[in-house]
Amino acid sequence: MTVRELNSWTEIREELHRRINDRIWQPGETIPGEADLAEEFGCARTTVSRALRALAEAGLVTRRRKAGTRVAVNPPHKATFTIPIIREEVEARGAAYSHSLLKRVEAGLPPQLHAAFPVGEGARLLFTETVYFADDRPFMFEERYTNLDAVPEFGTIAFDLITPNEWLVQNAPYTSGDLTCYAANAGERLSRFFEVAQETPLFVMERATANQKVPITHVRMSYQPGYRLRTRF
Amino acid sequence: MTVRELNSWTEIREELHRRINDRIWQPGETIPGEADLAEEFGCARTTVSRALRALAEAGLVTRRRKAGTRVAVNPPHKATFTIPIIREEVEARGAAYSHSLLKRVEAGLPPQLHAAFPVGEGARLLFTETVYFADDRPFMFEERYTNLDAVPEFGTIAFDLITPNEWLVQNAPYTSGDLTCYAANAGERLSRFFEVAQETPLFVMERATANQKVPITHVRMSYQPGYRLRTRF
DNA sequence: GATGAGAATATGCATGCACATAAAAACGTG
DNA sequence: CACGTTTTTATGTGCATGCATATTCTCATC
Repeated sequence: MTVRELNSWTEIREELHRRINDRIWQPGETIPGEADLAEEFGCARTTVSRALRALAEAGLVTRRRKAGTRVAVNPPHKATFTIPIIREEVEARGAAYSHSLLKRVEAGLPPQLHAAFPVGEGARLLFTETVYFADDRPFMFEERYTNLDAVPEFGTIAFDLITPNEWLVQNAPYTSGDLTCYAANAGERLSRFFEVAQETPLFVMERATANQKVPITHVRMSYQPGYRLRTRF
Repeated sequence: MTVRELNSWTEIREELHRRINDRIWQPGETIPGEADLAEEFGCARTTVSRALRALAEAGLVTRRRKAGTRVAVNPPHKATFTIPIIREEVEARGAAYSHSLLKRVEAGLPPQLHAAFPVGEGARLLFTETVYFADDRPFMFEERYTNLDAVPEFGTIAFDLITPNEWLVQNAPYTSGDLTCYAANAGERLSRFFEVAQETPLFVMERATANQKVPITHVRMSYQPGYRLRTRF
């Protein structure tokens, strides 16, 4: 067998990927060490390492010092969703995008959000309610609590041209967050917005962000009936 | 100012991350070149490169040859969900896991799935219906079409000890897939399973997998009322 | 002034080497 | 045999260097 020399790390990654996929190396099995593979492929150990690291990041193999590299027992059960940017999403559907601020008031945090959005007792919060339209039909309904102690300037913005979300994205960096998806009935309020029955199921996303443990904002986004969040992997 | 020498790529990554976060480098702005940063930090260019690559993978910066590295205009609107493994999820809640195969029949593909699961006209498909229990209460309801032309052996399995999902995970590698989440009402059938009203909103995930363009399986998973899919980032 | 060839340059990739680190394996001691 | 300690070893990381490649920039030419 002619061993074509594989010297680019992507080629090596592909070859290793193939071997895993074709069950040449069984799940759970330890694969040859970096040095062995480097010798086989006729390249430097660093290059093999690069390929293995990529596979490890993709979740196809697990690596441990001394123990070696082994094929992951179950393929990567991960999926990366691109959190949709409403404006882009609406325009991608060929619809005209617009938004409207319905409410803007300093308010306390509802008790049920304390766990997801741990602001202190005396925190100043701005509550905003925004509807996003696609061709004048409601597309998404957003209820947001924003920590004015963390982003004071947020309280001074008009939100007629820019949305609360866009302002925060551009002005309030965050280091960590939390995203939850679930299904809920439209209920009394949203059923009127979307002009559907109260029992209509809606796809809801809740997102909390924080900058170095300082809570920034918590938002609940209720999407129009029939909305689907989709990703390829 | 004492410039502490940062010589581990993680430290450099953190420092760069901080500068981006603190708006020392504005979004859209080009940051100093690798060589300059290497000199500043007193390390090799490779090490800076490693840190920058990590940031680029995280979506915080975008890099182009010659053009240089610049701070991403909008922070990474990505979230990685770990696709739950039912057994683990149930056991993590301290409940007893079990499952039951309800149905197993060769069947044609419903027309509405043709787009999501492009098997040819004469493909042999096995339809399976499985309920997963947490402490004897239904936790998830699974309807699955599996391409027997791609995984013939699948047709010979009993699925009393192992679930269709687990068997496929262990025996049918895939290279690409598609995941969709949405909300749906329980409807007539599922309302009886979950012992709730037909109008109860359920969280539903649909997943299609393929191995090198060969469709493997399509599955619809309807979760128990109140289920939430959650991720940190 | 427009245009295209070529130079300049920043990032990307590969290599060889040295050392750090974690974890398994071997060993020694009670 | 049970235990803690040392050795071994595979991966992890850092560095210096050279070349590859994609763009941008410059400049000569028309």
